[in-house]
Amino acid sequence: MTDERNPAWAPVARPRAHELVIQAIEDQIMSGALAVGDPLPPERDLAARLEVSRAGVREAVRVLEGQGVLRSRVGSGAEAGTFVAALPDAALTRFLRLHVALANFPFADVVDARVTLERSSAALAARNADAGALAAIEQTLARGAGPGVTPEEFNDADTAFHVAIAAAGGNRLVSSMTIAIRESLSTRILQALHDHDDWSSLAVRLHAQHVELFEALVRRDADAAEQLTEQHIRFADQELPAVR
Amino acid sequence: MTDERNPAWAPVARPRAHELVIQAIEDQIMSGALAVGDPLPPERDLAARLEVSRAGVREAVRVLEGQGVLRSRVGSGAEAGTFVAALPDAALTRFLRLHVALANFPFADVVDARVTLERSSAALAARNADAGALAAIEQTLARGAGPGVTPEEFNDADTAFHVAIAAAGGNRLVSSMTIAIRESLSTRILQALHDHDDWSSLAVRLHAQHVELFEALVRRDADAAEQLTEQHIRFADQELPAVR
DNA sequence: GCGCCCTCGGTGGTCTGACCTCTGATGCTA
DNA sequence: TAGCATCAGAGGTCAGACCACCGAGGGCGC
Repeated sequence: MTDERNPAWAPVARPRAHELVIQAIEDQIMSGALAVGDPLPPERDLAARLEVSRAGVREAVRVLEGQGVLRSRVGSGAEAGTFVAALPDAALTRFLRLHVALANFPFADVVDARVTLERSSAALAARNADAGALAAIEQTLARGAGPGVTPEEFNDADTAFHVAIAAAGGNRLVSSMTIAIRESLSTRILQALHDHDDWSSLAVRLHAQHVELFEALVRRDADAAEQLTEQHIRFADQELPAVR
Repeated sequence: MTDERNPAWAPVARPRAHELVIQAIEDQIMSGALAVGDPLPPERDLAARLEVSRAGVREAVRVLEGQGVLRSRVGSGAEAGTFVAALPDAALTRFLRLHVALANFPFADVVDARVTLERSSAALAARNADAGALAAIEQTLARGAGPGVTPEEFNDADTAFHVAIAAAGGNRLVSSMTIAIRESLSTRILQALHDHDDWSSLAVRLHAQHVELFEALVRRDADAAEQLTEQHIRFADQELPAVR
């Protein structure tokens, strides 16, 4: 029973100081004692209370700041200090961009995930978009058209178009993930556009698909919007193999 | 022209030391100079090269470690040091759990996102699951059945069931997101099970739905699997309002 | 010659204490 | 009363020390 290969005696992980601090902060959030907008104690106080060094506290704050959970401001008074912030979009985008770059997610998986999420976003947008959201989508359409458009402008407008649809759907989690995936691909798509033989005629075709999709949203035709979204993404994927 | 309200003169963000270090490491990853498994220079070297203090380097490493991009090991020799790791699942799960807890994502959005992703996972699993994956799913089924099952056991088995389906689909990104969302809800679901009037009969019904879904997967019936998944999730959501 | 053990060096982990910059609040002064 | 100088407290940064850990390599005994 005391066989040294007994998995019950596997080495126990020694928690590091900053992990204890993270856990302490997480516990406060999970229990509801800390909500968005609430301030944390000053780093020096927190270090003294948790009996770790200030460096340990700072490392923990940095980790949670990187996840978009906290936000620090220098200075004095009510405006200064560290607060619970909950700004997930930028953090989620960076997260996905890094892991896509590390090829940790195969490229086909990313495209399929994008199709899944953007189909859902498109259907939600067709059902829920109000006039303002539709106008915002239409504005991005104009930016990507015209004869003199550069790849940079087109790519920015394309990103903005898909992001606007995701936002119009009204589901914050789906739109955050949609935006994060689209933006994680942005620089690669731009590069692929530059490398494309005849990118300006490709831009015309992609823009036409955008217009078609937008019209489906205006008609409130969720099924068509889903199908057009999938066709559009798969078409672009096929035309820009250099993205991989 | 030098109007002080001119937005061109908005304050420029002064980058902090650890952000420069993060950027430097990210650049290496984006350019392909650093790939999974590669070691970073020792903290002291990196600090000297980037002309920041070791504390700044450590904060940057901690942030990327928290995102699952790096991994540090103490000691000496080839095994020790900081490496590019790419372990996104645990980091993504923590990320979502925190942001769901902060109510940054409305609960209905989380349920809808879960439906979207798990429908996709179920369809993929129906098409792609091999014998081993199906056997793994079936194993989790057995754990959640029986008369003497506790809420904890049922919840663990339920999580494992959904996670196994997501894994069986073969799309790593979709399955990571599916798993992260399901696990971010796990503790709340467990609490709701405890609070339910007649949880054991509810468990029987949920288990029956699991069996039905599993049979659809075995039949390779993707459409049925999608529909059963959505029905199952929405049923559970309705029966466990305390989750909110 | 072989194998064990032990020291050594380099790694991340932690802490201390100092100093900086920033900025709201305070209170003095004109 | 308006304006300005000072202050205090917050995060930002740094230098330096010491610790725990663990592979590598050398030395010793067999």
